[in-house]
Amino acid sequence: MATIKDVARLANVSVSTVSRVINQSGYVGKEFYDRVVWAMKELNYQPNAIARGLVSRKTATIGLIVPDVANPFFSDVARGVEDEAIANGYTVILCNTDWNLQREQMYVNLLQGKWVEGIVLVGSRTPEHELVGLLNGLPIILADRKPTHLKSGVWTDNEGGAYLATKHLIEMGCRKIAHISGPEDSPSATARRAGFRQAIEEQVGVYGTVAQGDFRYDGGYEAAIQLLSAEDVPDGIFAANDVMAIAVVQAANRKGIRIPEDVKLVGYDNIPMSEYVYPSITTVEQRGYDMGRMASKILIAQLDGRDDVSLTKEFEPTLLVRHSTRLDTP
Amino acid sequence: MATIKDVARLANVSVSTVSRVINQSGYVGKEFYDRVVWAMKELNYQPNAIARGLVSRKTATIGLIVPDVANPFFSDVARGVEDEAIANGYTVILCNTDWNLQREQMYVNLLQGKWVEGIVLVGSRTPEHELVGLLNGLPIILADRKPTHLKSGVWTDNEGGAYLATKHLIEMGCRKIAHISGPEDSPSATARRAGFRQAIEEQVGVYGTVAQGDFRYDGGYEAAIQLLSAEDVPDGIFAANDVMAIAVVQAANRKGIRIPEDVKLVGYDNIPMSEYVYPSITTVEQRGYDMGRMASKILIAQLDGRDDVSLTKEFEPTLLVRHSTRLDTP
DNA sequence: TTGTACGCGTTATCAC
DNA sequence: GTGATAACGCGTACAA
Repeated sequence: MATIKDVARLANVSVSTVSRVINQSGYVGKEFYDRVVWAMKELNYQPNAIARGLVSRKTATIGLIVPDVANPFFSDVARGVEDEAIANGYTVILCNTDWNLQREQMYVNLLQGKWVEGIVLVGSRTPEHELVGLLNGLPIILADRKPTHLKSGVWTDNEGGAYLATKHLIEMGCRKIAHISGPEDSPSATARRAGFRQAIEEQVGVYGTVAQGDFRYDGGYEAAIQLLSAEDVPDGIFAANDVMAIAVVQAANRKGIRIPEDVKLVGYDNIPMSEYVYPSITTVEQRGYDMGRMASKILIAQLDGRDDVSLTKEFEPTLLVRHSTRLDTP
Repeated sequence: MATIKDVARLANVSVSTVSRVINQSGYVGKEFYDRVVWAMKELNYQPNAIARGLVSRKTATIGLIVPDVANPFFSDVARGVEDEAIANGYTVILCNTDWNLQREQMYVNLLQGKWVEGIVLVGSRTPEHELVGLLNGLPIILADRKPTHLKSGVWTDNEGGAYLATKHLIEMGCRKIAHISGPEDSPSATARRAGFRQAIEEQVGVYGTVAQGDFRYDGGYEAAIQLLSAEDVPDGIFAANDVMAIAVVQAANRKGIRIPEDVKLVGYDNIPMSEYVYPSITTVEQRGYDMGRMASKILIAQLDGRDDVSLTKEFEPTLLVRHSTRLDTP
């Protein structure tokens, strides 16, 4: 690859002149300017962002840490993050943790070494104070998790969303409701559990149980099979995300249990698939793309030293009623 | 952030000594070694990958260009690419082109400036010779597209897969078959069209038409509505990918047309959703994760100067027969 | 075994 | 207006 020196040599000027035309800084005569532009074209010159970063101490790069991009919710978030980033001249490094704490921390360190200017951390489970310790002051924004110490984050009201979902099951007549939860230590899973419990406790005559899931298809499937094999089969299930809700549908099919006739089902996230499965799944909408986009926007505003953007944004959850909780037209 | 100098100063040694312990190169006395390690801990030192890259001319970063990570097929590919990359100490920059040629080229240039060591280009539509022109010799591997000039690539036999799909429709009794295609200039779309045509032409008494789609839900939906609104409704539809096939299912629902009774349907990709929609969609399997993983592997082998890996890999397409083409148990 | 000096590609600060 | 030069943080010959 051609360097600034090559361009200077070919254009018969000094590197500083070339630098000036590249960055539109300082004055440069028309004649020289043209020569330089010509030489850059000729050599197919691309300024080296590495060297540039070394001196400016800016890399125009942010890190994106997600549990798993192959999960539709997170791929939506990722898309949002990248769209907003590139629109602002930033580039995104993608990292998958598989919900693994160690990998999360490993990536935080690795990204620091790469001099990313900030990190969008999605669905994290690491305690915040530990994060702060790792961070060395590197800007970070939590997505899909409400920050307690950290100053910036975007999230939906998970407790409220779960409350909505559970309440809906109760209204549809369910009395023995099971919640297939996310990982024990996941903040969003915890909030959804809390919302579930609150709705249950508010209502006399309704019983709730919590089954451990892990936000993944297999874990959800296993939990569902257990629930549906018990002697006391629930009449309503609230899965902590749509991926597990879809697993519930498959498990029900397998066990010959009908949804919504025998068991009603609510999911969480509103991934596209939730609408197209059979029966379509009642779910709590979480706008992944918008969350990602907003996270990116807030982070970049911080990096650029702008303070015209609020550091936090709570998204309102919305219940989308579909056929997994309705008896009419499937 | 602490630099190597800070560490050297604190440990009371020279920077080269620190460098040596970091890179395990050259000899360094036990005493000094311990002092350096201690100082690094103390300062929470992270070697600066930027500076390091500048001198070594290596960034341990690869670029990943996909049409859209939010598309389940590509998010699978992306996941595969990242998994293999990180396992080899590489990091991935994610770029979404939205199937836009200009953005594809813009990203190729941008990534070059960032000194990525290579690029995984997925589902590209740019003519290969143009790519070569942009590349300046930067290693690249095509995924989901068979290279003609470029030397490395992973792909599935799209023509064969489309042939399989169409043949299956014919065998199931379809005589008026429509193909909802991908973008005109997409190599994989073109190959699938060719496979479709071949199967049609081989069989007397079978008529085929091609409707223009764009690999996206909306485009597929529109094409499907048109097909299903014509006076001469086809009895079989082969959609060039599953996302559009799912759109066909929705369009059919909307028009009150039954699948598979009135129209049989085959998709392409085998994204998870294709199995869970109703009816489940017969599709041609394309192993996105494995393709991504393999692409990453081949690229990195090149970068590391290893030649123990073949530069190309063709994946065999497999037909998965499900309920969108079968009349028995839905 | 350790330290010095140079270079990687760029930008910024000076002289000219 | 333009050009030389010192940083930026690190690796690596080479000298000590």
